[in-house]
Amino acid sequence: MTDNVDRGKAPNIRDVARLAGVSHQTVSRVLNDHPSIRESTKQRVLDVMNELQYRPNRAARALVTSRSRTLGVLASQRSQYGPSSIIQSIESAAQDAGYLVSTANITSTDEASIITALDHLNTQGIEGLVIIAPQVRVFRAISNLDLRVPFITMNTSEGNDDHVIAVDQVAGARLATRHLIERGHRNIYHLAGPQDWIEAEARMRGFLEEMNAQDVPTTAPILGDWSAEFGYYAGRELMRVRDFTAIFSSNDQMALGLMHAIRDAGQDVPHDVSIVGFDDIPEAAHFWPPLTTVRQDFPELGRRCVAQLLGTMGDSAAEYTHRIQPELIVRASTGPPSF
Amino acid sequence: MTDNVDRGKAPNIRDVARLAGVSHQTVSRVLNDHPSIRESTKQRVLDVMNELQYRPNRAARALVTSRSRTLGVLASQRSQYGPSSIIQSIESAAQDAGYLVSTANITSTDEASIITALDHLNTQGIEGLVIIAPQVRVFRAISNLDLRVPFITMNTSEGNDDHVIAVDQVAGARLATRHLIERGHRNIYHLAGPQDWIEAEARMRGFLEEMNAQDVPTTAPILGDWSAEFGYYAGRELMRVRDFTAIFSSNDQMALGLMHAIRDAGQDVPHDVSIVGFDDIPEAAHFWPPLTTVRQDFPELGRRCVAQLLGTMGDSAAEYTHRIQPELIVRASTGPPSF
DNA sequence: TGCGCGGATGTGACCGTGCACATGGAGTCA
DNA sequence: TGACTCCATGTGCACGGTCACATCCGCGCA
Repeated sequence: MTDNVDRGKAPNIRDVARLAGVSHQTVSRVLNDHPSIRESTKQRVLDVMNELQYRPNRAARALVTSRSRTLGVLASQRSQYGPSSIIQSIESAAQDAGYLVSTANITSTDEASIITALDHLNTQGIEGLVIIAPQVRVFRAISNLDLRVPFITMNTSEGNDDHVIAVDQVAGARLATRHLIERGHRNIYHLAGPQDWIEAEARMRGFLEEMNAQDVPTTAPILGDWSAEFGYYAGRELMRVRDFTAIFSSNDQMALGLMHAIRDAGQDVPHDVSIVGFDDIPEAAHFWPPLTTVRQDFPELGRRCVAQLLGTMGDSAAEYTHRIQPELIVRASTGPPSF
Repeated sequence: MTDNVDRGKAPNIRDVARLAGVSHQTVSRVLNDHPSIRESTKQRVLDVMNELQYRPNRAARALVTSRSRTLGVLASQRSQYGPSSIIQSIESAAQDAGYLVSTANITSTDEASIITALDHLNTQGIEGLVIIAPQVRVFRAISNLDLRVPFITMNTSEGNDDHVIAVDQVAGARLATRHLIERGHRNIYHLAGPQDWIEAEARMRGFLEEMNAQDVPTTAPILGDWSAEFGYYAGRELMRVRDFTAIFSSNDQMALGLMHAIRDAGQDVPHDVSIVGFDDIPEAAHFWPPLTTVRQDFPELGRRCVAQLLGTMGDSAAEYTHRIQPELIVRASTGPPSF
């Protein structure tokens, strides 16, 4: 009775042990699902835990095991739909696996900012890292910092490392491009993402590959920054020339900006210009006109990242994760060219 | 020389102490900026730390101080622009203050899901909580769980607690509504957010207050779910009646859906119907037509949340934070009614 | 000259958990 | 019946910091 006083402190493993009439080590075994614990003992301990509202102290655990059970996410532009969806699913997958997620944002793209962010994650003692950021630069920073944790990115094809991968961006870009070609377009521009994002690079490559495969002459892609704002200004420039009938944009936001600019120039989508986006953000179906785009399964992407990382870290069997195939969603922003 | 061997373990405070020729406690004092440390000693310790690439062990610190230096964020729909912007700024503000952020998402809106999420945060030993979720339900769950941490929300006006606040949603909604009335509209609908989001409730109240203040008769608001999809279907229903000339939507996504539905019905925005949104997401300027909306400073919101929380927790002077005033951004989606 | 004081530093305990090892008892088998 | 094995549990220490307290030293002052 008087034993069970609330001392204003959270109960610990020994409090539980005392009340259950066992040693603290037995309680620890119950916590860690040790096999050789008698069922009756286990139950008694669990009951006491429940009664005391006992929670294991994460810090003490991390201290003694020297494992933080924390995953790091290096993100940039994370208020955008793609990154934030991925982060969300990473977080819930990590949580299910008993891991914590710590994210760091890089604001500017210079090396210093990347180092600061990595440094922050390093301080947390992360055990794995997911990178959702301009990866080329980040890779460079990582090798300079000799970060010793396994990391992973959405890298599609840089064959030089096994820090594996997920959505087949090249295939997605080819789907989008083929769609335009099949509709009869021959003068197609590509509005790409920032060149040091590997996704952007992969989509650009997919575009060029498909154009070549179908013997359609290409023009140099325009390098954008993912924003609708950029799409708008790029579109204004393009409309001065008008030597094209279709544009494949590397994401939906830039596609939105493009359509805005095209309409401002008194032209119609898809009658005068067809537009394809990439990502299929939830708003894309309600753009005017509704946007033809390539859907990626972001949540699945996040889940696989975590699975892959935990696999690398030896927590579970590192099952080979196949590449996720994106899907073309045809809506009203694409049609045949008008000659 | 042989002393400085890399044992494959991270250096600790005693390693630093040995190399610097001081006691571990002196090293600890340097870490914590203790005043009575001789400058020369401090510098010597810092040099050794640098040489050894020493990083304090967060777990050990948390264990002994029983402070996790972790803030919790309870989020839902965090892939949306508003929530994700806020989270991002919370995270960077927290990081600056030496805090870590742990977020938990509630997927469904039932109480069990909320409890699971709070439980997860509780396990992290969070010292403060920011709530970006359907707050009415969450409040209920919190009081049931008797969570002992200070928490904060974007609550505008529930006078019953001091868990303070930031953006003046009511004022923003009044700005939007007044704009429509001033343009000559008298038959205005309001497409609201989910009723248990306090932001939604506040915007709805602002709408009603302004309508009453200007003696314009009101109709019952429509309760939505923030999505463009919902806006579209709501718009389709509304277009069957057409007893209005303007709609104030509680966020930009639903406004996008509305405009889609209005065009589908062969009508024009703003000629037949004027639309105002809320949030000013980056895409809103490129909607067709560009959307008149109410801009909120999300990053500032996140920063103030953290400042307020840390203040409550006694880390810094709890300076009274004034309410942030939103701003009306007039674009092409609003005009005078056509009779 | 002796005493007090405060600045600079050291000593040992402690936080809550997991690990290595010890212990004890029941069952097996020669 | 004694040695061995295996299961269930206990004992003590380590992890890397911080805290309370002790110590040492130089200086000012009566």
